[in-house]
Amino acid sequence: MGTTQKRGLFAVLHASSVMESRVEARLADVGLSLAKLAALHRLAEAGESLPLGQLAERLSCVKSNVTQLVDRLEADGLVSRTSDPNDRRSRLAVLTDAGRKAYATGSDIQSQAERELFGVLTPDESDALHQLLAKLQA
Amino acid sequence: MGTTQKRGLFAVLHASSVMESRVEARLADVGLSLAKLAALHRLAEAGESLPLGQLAERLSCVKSNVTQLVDRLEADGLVSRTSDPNDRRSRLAVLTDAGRKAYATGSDIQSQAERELFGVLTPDESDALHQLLAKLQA
DNA sequence: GAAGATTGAAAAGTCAATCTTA
DNA sequence: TAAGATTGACTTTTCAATCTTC
Repeated sequence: MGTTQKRGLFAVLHASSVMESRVEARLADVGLSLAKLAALHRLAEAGESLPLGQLAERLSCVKSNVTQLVDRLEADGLVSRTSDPNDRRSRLAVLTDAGRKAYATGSDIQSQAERELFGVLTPDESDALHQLLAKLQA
Repeated sequence: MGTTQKRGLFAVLHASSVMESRVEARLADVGLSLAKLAALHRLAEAGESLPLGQLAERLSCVKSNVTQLVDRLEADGLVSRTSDPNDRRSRLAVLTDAGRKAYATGSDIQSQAERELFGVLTPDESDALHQLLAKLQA
């Protein structure tokens, strides 16, 4: 009985935070975070560039969040901002070469971490978990 | 198939964030957050006061975090800082009357939200969920 | 005026460095 | 020197207000 026994809401919140921390720690080794990796993922998926508003929508977050996230990615040299020829109000976030490389690396790290984390579950257990989580958000 | 289907890590992270947002929204109606409520909970549990370092340990977070959290709670009038008679290096966070009231209110809101969230699961499903989450953190 | 982006302020968290007391 | 707390810098997120362009 050495481990902390959590119930209800905190069981979910705590488990989630533990798993997130593990992945973040591995990503930090290459200067990435889940937030940065998600942005790189959306850009790669969209064919290397997106208007910031579109990026915000696909990341399910607010526009001001993306402004600052892209600031940090730009400082890291993984993304650059260019103007949209079609609409002068709009700014495009575009992947750099370093950004493409970082995305490949980060993506591998994430998959690897995910396999390690979920490897302890049988396929049936994994299915059951997803079913239960889906039910909780109904 | 209208809902976004998530797998692996993101299923857990997303479910957790959805549940957290729901509780945070209810707590915000009375000027609380989960972080603030957790601190009030630890203080009430400990008999109304704790050194900041102890509070940090019981909240599983870093001391500088508690310094700032107590700053905000103090600004809200829910906690006040007093000096520790035993050790002049130490500062005690102590619940105010308003703090005790806020804890009671917040605690009710949290229990209520938790019942709503987990009410969709049968006792067996709830047990299964906890078992699976425990396994993921092994 | 509405849409796109940015800025400023705040909450929540981390780390590294610092200051006071033991 | 160690321990307790704070401060400053940074990440991530949100909201409200602003600025430019449509």
